[in-house]
Amino acid sequence: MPNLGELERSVMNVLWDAADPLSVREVQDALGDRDLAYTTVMTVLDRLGGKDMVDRERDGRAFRYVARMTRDAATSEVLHAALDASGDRTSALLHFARTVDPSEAAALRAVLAEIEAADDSA
Amino acid sequence: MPNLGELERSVMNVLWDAADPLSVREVQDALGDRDLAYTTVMTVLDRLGGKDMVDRERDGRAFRYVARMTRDAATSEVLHAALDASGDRTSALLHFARTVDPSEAAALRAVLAEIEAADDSA
DNA sequence: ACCCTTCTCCTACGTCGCGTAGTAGTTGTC
DNA sequence: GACAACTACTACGCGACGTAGGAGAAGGGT
Repeated sequence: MPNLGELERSVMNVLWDAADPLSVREVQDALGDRDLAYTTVMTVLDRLGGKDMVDRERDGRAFRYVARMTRDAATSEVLHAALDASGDRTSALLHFARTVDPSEAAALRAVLAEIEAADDSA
Repeated sequence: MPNLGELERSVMNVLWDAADPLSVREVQDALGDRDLAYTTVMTVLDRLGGKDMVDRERDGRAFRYVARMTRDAATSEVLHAALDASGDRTSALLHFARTVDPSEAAALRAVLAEIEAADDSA
């Protein structure tokens, strides 16, 4: 996932919060506090399409836009990319693990144990 | 940590690989394959200073530059920032955990167990 | 004492990403 | 057929970044 600008990220958040495909107008409305021109929202949606972040499907005269991946998947890609950029994924990851807060560490242990169990049974 | 450009990142990698503070000239030499002007390297080092990525200390007439944090710590900061940007840190983190490869998962389990043990004994 | 080399500081320029939006053209609806 | 909504294309300003030049200070050799 390429890096997103601030508005681009806001738009993605709108799409992620919606689950269903949204029209430009609906995205614009959801961004109500910013009072953006219709075309501004279109441009951003278009650029997000260029970055493969959203798909669009025709709905009568208009298009509806939908996120291509979930919010968590997108974040996960960013994490993987950061690790790759670091040169030594494992080393960076271990440092990171030591800096997560206890509740996050506990959640991580749980999910890692779950994966391990699934692997063993396979 | 602010986002770094490509050259900025290369310079950081040189500093991280060096451990000891380096002069502009030494950084330039380490970037030998790119054949950059001395002042280009200086500018980048200067900008990295503005981003609090490097410190400099005087060494006679010249300055020597050193990374303010380790490579792993810097990567870790990026990971935390990405999680914060995601809105739901834990959810994103759990998704991520399910996508790391088995050897990384094992390493993570080990370090998380270590932390847990340390916490228990405290 | 003077010039050359080496550094630093300041300034600059081109490009690109992104926020922002206008205009023109198309198409469905009444 | 006219109006409203929608899309496509184009554009502009700004800030980040890669890149570098010129001016000025300062040490070293002869």
